[in-house]
Amino acid sequence: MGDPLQKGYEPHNVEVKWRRHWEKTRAFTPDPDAPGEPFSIVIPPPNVTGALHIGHALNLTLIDVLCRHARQKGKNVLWIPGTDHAGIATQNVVERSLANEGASRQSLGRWAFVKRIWEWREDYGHRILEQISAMGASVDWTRLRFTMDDGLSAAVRKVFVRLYNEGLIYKGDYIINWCSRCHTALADDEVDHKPDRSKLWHIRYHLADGSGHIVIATTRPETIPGDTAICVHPEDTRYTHLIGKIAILPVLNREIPIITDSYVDKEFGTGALKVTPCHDHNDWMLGKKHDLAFIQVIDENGIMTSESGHYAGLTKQECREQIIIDIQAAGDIVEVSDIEHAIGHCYRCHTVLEPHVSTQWFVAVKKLSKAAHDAVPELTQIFPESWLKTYFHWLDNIRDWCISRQIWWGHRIPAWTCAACGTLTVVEKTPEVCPKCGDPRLAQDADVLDTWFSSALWPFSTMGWPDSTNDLARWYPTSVLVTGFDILFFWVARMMMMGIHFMGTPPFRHVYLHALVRDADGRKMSKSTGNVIDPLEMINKYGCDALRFTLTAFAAMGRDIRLSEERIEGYRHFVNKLWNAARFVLLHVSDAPEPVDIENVSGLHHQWILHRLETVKAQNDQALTEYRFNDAAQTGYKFLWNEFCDWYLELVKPDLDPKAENQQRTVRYVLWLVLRETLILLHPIMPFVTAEIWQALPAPQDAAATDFGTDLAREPYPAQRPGCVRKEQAQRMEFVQAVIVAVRTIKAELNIAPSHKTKLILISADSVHAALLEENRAMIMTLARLESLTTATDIQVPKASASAVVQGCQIIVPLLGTVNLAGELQRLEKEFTKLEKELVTANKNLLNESFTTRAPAEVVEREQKRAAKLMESITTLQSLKNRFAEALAEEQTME
RNA sequence: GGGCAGUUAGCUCAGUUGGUAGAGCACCGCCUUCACACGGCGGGGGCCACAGGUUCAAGUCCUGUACUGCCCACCA
Repeated sequence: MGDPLQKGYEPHNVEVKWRRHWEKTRAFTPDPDAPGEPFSIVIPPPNVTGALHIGHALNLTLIDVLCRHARQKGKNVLWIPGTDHAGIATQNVVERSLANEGASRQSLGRWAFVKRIWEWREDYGHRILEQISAMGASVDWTRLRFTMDDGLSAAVRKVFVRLYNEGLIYKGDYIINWCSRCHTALADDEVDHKPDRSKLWHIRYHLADGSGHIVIATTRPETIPGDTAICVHPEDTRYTHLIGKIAILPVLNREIPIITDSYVDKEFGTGALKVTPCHDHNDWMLGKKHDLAFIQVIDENGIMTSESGHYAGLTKQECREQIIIDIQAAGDIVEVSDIEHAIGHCYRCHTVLEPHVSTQWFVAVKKLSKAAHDAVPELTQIFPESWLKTYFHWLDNIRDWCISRQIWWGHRIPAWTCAACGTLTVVEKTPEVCPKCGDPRLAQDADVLDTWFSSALWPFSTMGWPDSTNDLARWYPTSVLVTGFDILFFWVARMMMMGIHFMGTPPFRHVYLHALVRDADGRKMSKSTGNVIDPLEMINKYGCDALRFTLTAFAAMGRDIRLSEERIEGYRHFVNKLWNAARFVLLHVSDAPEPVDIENVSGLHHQWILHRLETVKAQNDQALTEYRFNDAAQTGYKFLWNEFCDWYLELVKPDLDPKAENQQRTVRYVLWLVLRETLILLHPIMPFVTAEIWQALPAPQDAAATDFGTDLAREPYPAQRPGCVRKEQAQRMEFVQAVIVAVRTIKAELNIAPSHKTKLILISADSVHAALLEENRAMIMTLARLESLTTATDIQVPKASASAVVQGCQIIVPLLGTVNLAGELQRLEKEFTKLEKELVTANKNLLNESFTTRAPAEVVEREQKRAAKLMESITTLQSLKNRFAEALAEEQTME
């Protein structure tokens, strides 16, 4: 600590140093008994096998900004980190690596395979944790959790058993989405619907009584062996005469009934639908409704079963080709057309899914969804609000949740079947014998639970539930959940249901759904497209603070972020700017400055910067409490760069001249104070660079020499100083700034080098302005780079001069040598037209009687003042123009 | 088929109760000023998608249209 600032900011060493310091001092490990309003967040747990991607980077940055800000505000902050075992995803990863060794999970066996995954997790699970740390996330590492920890696993079993006993978990036959590659069932929302080009075959089914035929349209002829009915719309007059008749299945020659249901779309295909209850979700529903036969013709490996006649043993693709040939041969293919439709893919491995009938475990979420609906927005508010409808719609149309997965990595289902009497026992602890018959031959259900089952418990299982812990008492429910909208259903809604059911309270007060990070062209980032921006690479190149600032600055509510490397590079400049501003301050403030009474400080520039600081403090705080991250970043950026650096630092330079002894005390103190508080404001967004500057900055004279003085992460948010709020003084400063800018513009437009010192004459409209300009002549002299300054209310103006008008005040820059009078006149004309245009719009309102009578008095007054000022400026400009015209005329006469 | 966003400067986007259109980057000039060239100063550039409506006043509120994107859904 206490290192001086080197010439250039080098992020890497600084980041490592502070990460170590914060970890060593347990800066982010809160004490449940400590005072302060509780503030808690649970991390959206990344997959153990995953690597940090830009989405994590955004998520972690936003959460960290909130947590660090909450700490500054004196809250007792807990941020729990952790990882998710990610069942299918992790199993797939390890299976792939096994395949490289020529092995498979089957060859290893269940026990060895699971052991292998645990080993894998030992190696790679730490990688993601290290990466979370690299983002600067102020998590409490002492409370690190993993969804398959003993504690969390116990919570999973408890929840399962309780829901089972309450009748909210049941086992049943159902048509589910089957991935024949992952070899498991998937929940409805794990299905990825992607458009696919296919053929639509129109096939003739003959009637059993020989009286004719009916033509159906299908995209899946291989399921024909599983047909158990044909269905038409009851009001479809084309088919009325066929209802109740029997049709003959092509090739297999089985008899099936022709039934009716209004589900059928008369417009699609031929209006006649073949019903295959075992291999289509809708057909399943029709089969149940009309009590049809259920014939499974495709097995879980995608192979035709013995029910499919002579197609048995073929793959479903081979069967499709063969059956078409066979039907074609019989002359019953009526038509083949192209069709584009959506088919389901596995969201993990992208294999085409097969609807499949099997016995699975379900959660009766229909019974849990109402409470989750009703808790919003009274108990839990969702931001941005545009997601409300989506959330409600999903809950209101929810279907029971299939939670069993036929994989090996995950929480085993705590259900045992007795080999002797067949009794199913669902208990938390592995039973020794069957509770019914006492037989010890018990077989545990082979399935594991959907990953999202344990994730749904995350907000309370991580705090030690089912024990009643201090953490739960202090920090449940959590303050806010920050996550991407893409897992609103997978995760957020399910946490709501479980939290309410088991804790009696929804798990969060706020839900903030942030955007997706896309590439510069708005495309989703993906490895296959090759357009990913790797956060770690960005940290390496530009520093963590630059990355964090970029993500924060672009995190406007409800909008996707289009990110490109150039933006991060751009914000690195800001980090550098801050660094150099600090170096400048440290050049002059090397030890603790003597306090001055800043509420009564003299000097317009000091009053102005202190006033601005107060405004920015309030705005920054407000923005963060409203999740307007981009506004918070923007506010800090503009203040530091455009006000503190561009103006204040330049303004104090003359004061810092050793000859200006009497000014030094005030300047040093204000410089120090403003930088200090700016560092606090920026710290949540840019923790590293601010912490490093902070420790180099002298501590207050009265501060105890403890860690609290040198670690910015422990510094409270600066209190408001109402005495420093001085709007009028700030406006005066703005007037002086406008005068300076006017002079600079004249110089620039006349191609006079900025360093060339000119004379300046200021002719004020009134004595107040005159006094103001006279009082601040030093500022104007320096920043406008003048040789001399004359202020007056009336003076003989040299004819050869450039001029401008600011709020009625004439800016006269006398010119030496040859002057392009015509060019100068043109410049004034341009300005004149601009002002006139403004006056026209102002007058349009003022001359309108309905405006003056109906608009609020203050608006009318403001408009009048504006018009008056414009008039003043226009008059002045007019006289300047006249003078130039005269001079020009003289010049021409002389020639 | 339903729902939700978006359309503002060349590009990416702000614009919080309606009250004089903003930023960053890019662009054009000038500047090796002792914190910073990852810099300074100045400048150009916009019928706020389109059409109506409400209002004294609309980028902002309402209705419709056109594109763009996303989510949900059982069209075989």
